[in-house]
Amino acid sequence: MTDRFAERLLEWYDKHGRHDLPWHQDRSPYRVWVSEIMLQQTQVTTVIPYFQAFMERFPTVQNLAEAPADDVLSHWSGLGYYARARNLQKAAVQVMEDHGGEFPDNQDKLEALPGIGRSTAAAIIAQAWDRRAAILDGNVKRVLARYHAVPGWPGQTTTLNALWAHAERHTPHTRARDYTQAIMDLGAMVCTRSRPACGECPLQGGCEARARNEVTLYPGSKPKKAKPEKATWMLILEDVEGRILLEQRPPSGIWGGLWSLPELDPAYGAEELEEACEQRFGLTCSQPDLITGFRHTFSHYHLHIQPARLQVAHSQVIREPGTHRWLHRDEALALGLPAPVRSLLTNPEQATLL
DNA sequence: TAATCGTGGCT
DNA sequence: TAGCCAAGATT
Repeated sequence: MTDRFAERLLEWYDKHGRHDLPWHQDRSPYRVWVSEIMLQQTQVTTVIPYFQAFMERFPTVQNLAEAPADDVLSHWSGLGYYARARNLQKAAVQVMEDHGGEFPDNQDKLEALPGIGRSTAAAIIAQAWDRRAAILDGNVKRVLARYHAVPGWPGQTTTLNALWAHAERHTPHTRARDYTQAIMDLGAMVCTRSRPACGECPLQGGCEARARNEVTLYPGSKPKKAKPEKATWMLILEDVEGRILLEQRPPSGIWGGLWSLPELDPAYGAEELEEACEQRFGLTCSQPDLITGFRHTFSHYHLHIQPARLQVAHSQVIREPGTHRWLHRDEALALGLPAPVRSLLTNPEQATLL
C-alpha cells in the first residue's frame, strides 16, 4: 500500500461513523453472526427490531440449535429470504455438534457453515475477533468501483474479481474491525447510490470516478429484464368456529417452510373453486366470495394474488395432516407468515368483496 | 453463468 | 409510480 486509503477512512470513521448499532455492544461471534445474516440484502433500519427480538428469544447458539424450527421462522416473518433462517438454525446445530458450541475462527471453517459465504465469513472474523479479513458487500463494491473506476457491473466475474482484489489490498493489518465498519459506513452515509456527498468524502482526493466527474456511473448497472406475470388463488377457508386453514409451504421455493394460506392454480375458474377444495382438501365448502385481488412484486416476477373466501361445514383436512392447521386469526399471525398473507389477515376490513 | 430467494425504502 | 436496490448465498 502506497496510498493512505485506510488511514483516511479510519480518521473519518472515528468522527462520523456508526458506533452504537445494537450488534456493536457485546461483539460475541454469535451476535455478530446473527446480525451479519440478517443484514444480507436487508437495510439496517429494517434489521434492528428483528435483531433485538431474536436475541431476546435465542440468546445463545445453543438456544437457537435446540429451538423448534417454527419458532425460528416466526421470528423471521416479514424479514424475507427465509432460507437464511433455515440455514441459521442448521449452522447453529453444526456449531454445537461439530465445534463444541464455539464458533470456528477461520475463513474456511466459517464458509463451511450454511448461509455463510466469503464476505460474511470475513465480516465475522473482523467484527468478532478484530482480525484482518476483506469484506465485499454492496457498500464496499460501490466505494471501490468508484474509487478505482472499475468497469462493468458486479455480477460479472471479471468485475467481481477486480473488486475483491482492491478490497484485499486496501484492508489494513491493524484496526480490522473498525476498518470494515468504516468502509461500510462510508458507502451507506457518504458514497451513496444516488446523490453521493463527495465533498464530505475522506477519499475524494484519490477517487478516480470523481476525477472523471463520473461518480454515479459506477458501479455499472445490471442489465434489466422484464418481469413475468404470474397469478394464484389464495384461499381463506373458514370453519363455523371462525378458524382459518393454514398450510405449511414446502421447504424450498418461495416462502419456503412458512405457514401460509392454501393456494390453487389460477387455471381454475371461480365456479370451480368449491369442487377443487373438495378434491384437494376433502372439504365441503360454500360458494366462494371473491375479494379484491392485488399484485405483489418479487425480485424476478409479479404475482397477482386473488383471494377467495369459502365457508367450511366441518373443519377436517384428510390429506397431508402434518402440513395443515385450523387456527384463529391471532394464532395464525403468531406463526411465520409471508408479508402479503400477513397483511391480508391483519386487515380484513380492507378486503372488499367483489 | 444465471436464476432464485423477500421486503421495504427511495426516487 | 414503477423500477431499482440493499451488510449475499445457494443452486
